Amino acid sequence: MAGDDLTPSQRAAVEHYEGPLLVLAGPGSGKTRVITRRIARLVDRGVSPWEILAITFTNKAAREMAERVERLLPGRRMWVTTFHKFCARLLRERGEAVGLQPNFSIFDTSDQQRLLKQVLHDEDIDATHFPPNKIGWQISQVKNELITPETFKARFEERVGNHMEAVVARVYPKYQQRLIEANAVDFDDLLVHVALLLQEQDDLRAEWDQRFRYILVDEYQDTNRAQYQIVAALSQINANLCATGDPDQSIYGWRGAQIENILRFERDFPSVAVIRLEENFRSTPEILRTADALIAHNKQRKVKVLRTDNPSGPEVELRLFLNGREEAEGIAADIRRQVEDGDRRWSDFAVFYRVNALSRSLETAMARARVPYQVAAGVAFYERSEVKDLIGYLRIIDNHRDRMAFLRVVNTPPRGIGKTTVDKLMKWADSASVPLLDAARCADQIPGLSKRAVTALQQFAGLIDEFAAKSYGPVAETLVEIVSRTRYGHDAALQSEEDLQKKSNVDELISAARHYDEVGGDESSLGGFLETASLAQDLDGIETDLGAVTLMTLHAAKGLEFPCVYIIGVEQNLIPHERSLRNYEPKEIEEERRLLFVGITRAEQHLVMTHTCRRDVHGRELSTIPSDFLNEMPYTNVDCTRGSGSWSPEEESQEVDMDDRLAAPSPKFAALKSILPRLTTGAALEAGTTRPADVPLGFRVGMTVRHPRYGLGTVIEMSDGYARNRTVRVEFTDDGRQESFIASKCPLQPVGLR
DNA sequence: GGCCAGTGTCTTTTT
DNA sequence: GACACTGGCC
Repeated sequence: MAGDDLTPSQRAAVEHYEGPLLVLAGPGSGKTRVITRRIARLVDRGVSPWEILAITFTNKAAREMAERVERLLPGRRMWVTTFHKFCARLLRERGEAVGLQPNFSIFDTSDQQRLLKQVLHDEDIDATHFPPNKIGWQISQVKNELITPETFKARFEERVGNHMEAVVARVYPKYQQRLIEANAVDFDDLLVHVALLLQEQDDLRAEWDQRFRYILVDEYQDTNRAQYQIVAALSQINANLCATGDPDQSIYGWRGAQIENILRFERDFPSVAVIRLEENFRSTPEILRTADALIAHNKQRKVKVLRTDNPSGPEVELRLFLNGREEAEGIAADIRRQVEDGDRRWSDFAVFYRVNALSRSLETAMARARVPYQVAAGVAFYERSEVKDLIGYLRIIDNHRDRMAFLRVVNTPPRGIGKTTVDKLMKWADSASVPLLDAARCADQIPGLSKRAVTALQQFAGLIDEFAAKSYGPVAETLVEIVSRTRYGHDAALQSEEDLQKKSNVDELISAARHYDEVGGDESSLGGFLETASLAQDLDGIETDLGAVTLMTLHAAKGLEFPCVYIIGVEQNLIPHERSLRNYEPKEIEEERRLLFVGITRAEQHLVMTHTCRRDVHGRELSTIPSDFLNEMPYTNVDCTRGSGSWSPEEESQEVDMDDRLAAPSPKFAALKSILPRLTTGAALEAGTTRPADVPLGFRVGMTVRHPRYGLGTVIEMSDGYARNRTVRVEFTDDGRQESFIASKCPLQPVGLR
């Protein structure tokens, strides 16, 4: 089966049969290929596909790997999934041992924080002094170390810790108890419950160990303790664990990943075969030289050589711009020019940044330059409030005990169940140890509630019961039913722009459900859909051959590759991030260096890093300092601060309104910036529903504009004020109606002269 | 109970 | 700048 197109070390990895295997794979060394080929080879040798478990880090990687396996082994079903999904499956099967029903809910970060806030309140702990997000962070760290509430408490009592630990010791057990009462888990629990189950129940461990005889774990350097425990526990009887990874690409230390897992691997499985894949098939020698020089500055690493036979390409460049706006426009123009020259396609390009906040300027610039783009980030689809509301309904229907879902939808849309009522309800329900929905059902027994509140609560409970009774069909139907019985269906007439946007999100959710129903077939269920929704990742919607430029964080870029890569904001406090600089922690700086290394090594042919003289930080524009990392690698300097850059000069002269941009930022500048009409989203682009907008700098009275709903019109008035307050009044040609819009949020587009 | 406006707080990366 | 929360008002 193994062809002749493999290098000797690749071949060795593919041919490795039984026993533990560690593949240390440098960037672009054909790792995914090796994994898929090895799977095919195993099956070739008579291993049943269902005995193979392949675990990846992202849904996207899982999907791609499944596709590649499918190509090699048509029709064979095997487990290719992410850690979190895998654990969710196991818990649905066997979660009763930790007190979970199969229909448990998965709480996201905001559910987690709201729940923590309640616990803090119950415990009489001041939430301003101990903010829920910090507590949540602490609990997450502790969970990743597989420390249970009991252990933590015991440990804390042994040796008195600080205030924070004292609070965590009190809050963590209550929080955990609340989760179980709600038949729910948080993200960490998915891993922790499974790891502990395997630790405590040997028969179960043995059963699953036998079930998954061959386990392959990708991106092994990013596993945390819980994940390590899980794969190790499943590799006792059948120690056919194959881990692939690259310590130099470990970028998730901040969420508990331990590079040491690779060292521990060799200790725990002394018979391990170690194979290094060092030849790079992805990048030019120029790019590799830069990457190699950078990563060589890390002290804690296993030295690895990066070599390639690829032909030489253009020099790695570092471009300097005046500010973030010029940086973004320069890149947009640069990309547009290359595509227009016929050298490149849109999808050849990716732009990476350290923090999501930097995507805004890029989106603006891309839209203005009419460069099609897709973004992996920001307010992900499932984070939109209207989507979360509907998901909330589905959750409470599927799991009556889901406390956070109940609280989210009980008064959405408003049905006269306010804070006072909910507080009384919670108090009563908690003292009676009854789920909120059950309490609502018998609200008439709760003392102190007004007649109206009782009716409203009981009606709400009845509504949910009705939905639940009908929820066994396709998920999309359930959703449609919910939409039509709640606000989302009713105010279809005369809506604001925001409502229209919401409506389209609702429609998108319904089509996602429909898609799920179709693909899942008989196996689809409400719970399954919810799981998919809960474990969705920003990267999920990204298609690399979509015909669009891809924008994403450096973290999201892991595992991907693009012919041309831009990495923006290579500045001190950004890369390395200020938080890693605050306390002098070499470990953290090294992780930042690895992050940049990951970004650099995504590039196949051309790499451009950029930095600026001044940059908006938290709203204020400040002078910047070039990243320390820039002293550690070779590249060619390009100064783009005087129009000498790669974008056309006309681009600049068109921006009459911006002639003050060289001066200190003025209120006018801020205002113009903040009234930009809404940008095309990646999702919309992908769906083909919108074309990248020609986004103007601002509206002027007398300007002709087009509105997707009302057609052509003229701007007749603009309010004073900045930012959100600013509105535009438009008279529409069609019927003479006048409408006001929030300038920053409406889809008005200027017509005619640019 | 619901809505608005004003204020205060916090800003990394993700499942 | 964005968002959560509060307080005041209807």
